[in-house]
Amino acid sequence: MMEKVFDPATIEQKRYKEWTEKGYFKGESVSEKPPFSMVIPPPNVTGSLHMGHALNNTLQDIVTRYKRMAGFNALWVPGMDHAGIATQNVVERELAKEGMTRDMLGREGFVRKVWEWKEQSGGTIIEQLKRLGASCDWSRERFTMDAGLSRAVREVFVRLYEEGLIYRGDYIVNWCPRCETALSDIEAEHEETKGFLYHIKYPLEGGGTLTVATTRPETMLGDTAVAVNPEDERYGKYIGQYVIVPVAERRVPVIGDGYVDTAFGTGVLKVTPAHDVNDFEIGRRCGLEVVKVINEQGIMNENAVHYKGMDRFECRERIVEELKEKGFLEKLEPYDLSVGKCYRCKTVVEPTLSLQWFLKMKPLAEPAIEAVRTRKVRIIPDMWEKVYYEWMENIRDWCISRQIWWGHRIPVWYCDTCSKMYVSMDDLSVCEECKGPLRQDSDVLDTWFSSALWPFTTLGWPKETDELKTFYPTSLLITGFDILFFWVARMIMMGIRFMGDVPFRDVYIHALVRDAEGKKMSKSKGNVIDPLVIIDQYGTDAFRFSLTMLAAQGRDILLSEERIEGSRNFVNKIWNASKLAFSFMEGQDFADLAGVERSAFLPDRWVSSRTQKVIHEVRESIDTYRFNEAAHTLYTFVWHEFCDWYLELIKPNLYGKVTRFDDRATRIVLRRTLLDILKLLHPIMPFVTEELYQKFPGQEAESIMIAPFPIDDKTELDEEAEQQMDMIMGVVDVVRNIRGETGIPPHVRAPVVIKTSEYSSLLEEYGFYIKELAKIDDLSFTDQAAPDQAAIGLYKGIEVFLPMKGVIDVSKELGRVGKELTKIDGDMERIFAKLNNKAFREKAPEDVIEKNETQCRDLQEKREKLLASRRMLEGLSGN
RNA sequence: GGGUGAUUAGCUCAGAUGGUUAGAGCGCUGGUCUCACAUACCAGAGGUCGUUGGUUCGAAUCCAAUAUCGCCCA
Repeated sequence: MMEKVFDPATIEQKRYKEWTEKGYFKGESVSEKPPFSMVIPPPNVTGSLHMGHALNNTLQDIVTRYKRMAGFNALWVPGMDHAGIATQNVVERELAKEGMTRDMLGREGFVRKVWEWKEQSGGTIIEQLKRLGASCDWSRERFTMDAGLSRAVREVFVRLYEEGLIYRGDYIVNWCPRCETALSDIEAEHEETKGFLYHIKYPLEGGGTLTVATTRPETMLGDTAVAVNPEDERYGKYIGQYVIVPVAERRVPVIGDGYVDTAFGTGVLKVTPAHDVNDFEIGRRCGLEVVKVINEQGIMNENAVHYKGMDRFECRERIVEELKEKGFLEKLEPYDLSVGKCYRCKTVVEPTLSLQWFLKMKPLAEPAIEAVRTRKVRIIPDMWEKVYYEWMENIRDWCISRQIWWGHRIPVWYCDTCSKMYVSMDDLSVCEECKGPLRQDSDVLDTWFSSALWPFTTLGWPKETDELKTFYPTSLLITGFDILFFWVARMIMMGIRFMGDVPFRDVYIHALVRDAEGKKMSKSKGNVIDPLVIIDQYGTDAFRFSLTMLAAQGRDILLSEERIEGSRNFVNKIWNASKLAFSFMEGQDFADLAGVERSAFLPDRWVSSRTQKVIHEVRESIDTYRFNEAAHTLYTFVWHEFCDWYLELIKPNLYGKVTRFDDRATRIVLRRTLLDILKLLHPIMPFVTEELYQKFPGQEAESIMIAPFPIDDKTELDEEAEQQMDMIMGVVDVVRNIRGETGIPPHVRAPVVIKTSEYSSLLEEYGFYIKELAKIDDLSFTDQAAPDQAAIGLYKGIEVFLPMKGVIDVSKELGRVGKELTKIDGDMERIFAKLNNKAFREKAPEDVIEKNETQCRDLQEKREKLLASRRMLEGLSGN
């Protein structure tokens, strides 16, 4: 006996375990079936499942399950990212609890510690993905630090170096003083911050002053020039003169450079080549000296005169005080400035001159732009293509070295004896030239460097594997837009470079799950809703369904708990509808029913026809990544057509109250329809559908996961049945409306008289069902005038009368009719305006005109009948 | 500053290529414990589709401006 309420907790883990054990998630490296493949956006090894992951992986799982059922050799490759900085930070924090630092352990010891941590605490997210129902091929789980992937990373580095695309050099990079490493440009998140524009007077050597404007006065200690625009009439004459930088007391030249914006600040720019990227460029052009004043920890260094040892922000305040005291501060004005912050720890980054490894991007970006332009890669929704182009066309070289210990060590060795440098696939220890000892570069690669290779390294590259042959390029990538540049763009570049083909055909970019204020959910903001809590509370299926319903293209998702409750109710509805259906199928041997003729029962024909349309819509919606549409179509069909109408309509037959129709044919339709529904729903809500499928009398596959996804059968389309059902439902609705609005209690059965020329035989044939659904005790037909003293309802020319004697309050009915008339008057006014418009008649397409004319006639007819009814009612009420 | 998105019922949101009487869920109102489901059933109320122009026979839908909010990039 099935429970009254579906209980997800009792079945989810069990079903998932079965699926895994049966190997349903596995992709075949060689197969006759057409391939479908996807790689997971690898979550951080330190991560735990948040709403973004939940959405992202739900969508991926929907597609994977759908494709698998639709006959594809489906592969979804899972794995994790080693997340260099984030992981190192986590482990360092752990160490700190024991009063340890990584330096105390040394590099090797620390890295060992990280691996230990990974084995023990890392990857909880994998278990959480399983709770979500993700049908990843776990036998192919990868980690970016795996031996194979590490080897691939090295190969890529060496080849790019040999091709001249990787170089080492001194440039300004974003430096995080807390993580003590360089970051790439996109790892510095810019944020509007309130600050000041300080106007500082720099004395000219020959007398007078030049006033510069800056937001960062502490960097003046590293000024090695003052620049003006040569075109600037105010200052051009000073070029070639010298100023004395206050506090630093440094004599620096006034130079001319076209970069200087005459409209910004005072039009005079202080130049600090060591701590600003533009100043660095100016410095290069003009051969300026470079003086660093801030060290790796964000502390003022020995060049900072008496500020040495002071924090950079404190220094800013103190130096302003000193300038004020000494009369160098002309003024300060409030100013909104954009401050870069480390995307891992939110510390304000310091642009700093530093020796780093870079990857030249232009040559990689060009073919990647082309691939999108020629639609070798489709980005969906296409609005993201613009964002992609924008970034790719202005791409700058990528700083790929990080000064941390956890990651892929850069495969470069230096000889300190003869200063020869080796870039090698294999570990080296001795210099070929001088036999001196070699020292490996201490930096590691940006984590995203290995992520960029993910679509082919996970399939075995650089080995030529069957997996690569079968599954590369992958079919689809589903990800959030926040990593479009970090990851998607770079994968396209690397895929083309190393595989000679794009890494995926389609990229579906989904929205971010945000909190009520539209803010990104993050731990630091404390606005996260834990998906696991939701799963425990409402079940995975309800959670997944909610996310799917909300996953409209190009819109952020604000998740509310009420919504999830609604989905839980839907899951329960399916459970109970199945429970009823199963009771109707019990004891039937469907194999014996093979020869039964197609059902003549109208609701059977109708539901079959509707099912085909739903199948078609669902397939199309998933194919075009309109997940919310698929969910919505199913929700409406299952609840409001299958449950509300179909199941109610077949009850009389299957309970034996009506024997005119072959109930075996109805049972066949019921069975097939419910089977289709469960299969259509399975990609979105895998657990309840599997549970029901297993209980299904005479199921055809051993799991719904590997059952064939429904294909719409055009021969089942039956427009006539749909139209006739529409009449029956319309009549029932009309009666219910009169009952509801005039306050006839549900238990009171009322008599109804119907007047219709066209549909009398249909409505008579199905009179029993109409009576059941509308709670009518006596249904009769007339072709005469309207019965006296009756409430009237109209549906597409069918007149429905409900005699009022004793049951209906005249004033209530009068109110109801009045309301209808008001509505009709409004509608008619609009339609009249259209039809009386000459231009409309001349220019609108024929079918539109016809439609309006029919509508107009219908409304007019309806109006007359209602008016007659009103006159009758008014007579009754004695007015 | 450049780019981009959003603005539709009290709330959260749907509304491909312009032609409906603008939909759903939740909430609300009224009525039902009816033999699958009260996590349910039946009925109902509620919107000048941000504003202003324009294109068109016809605009929530296309164009332009504007306001507010958000995101990305500098």
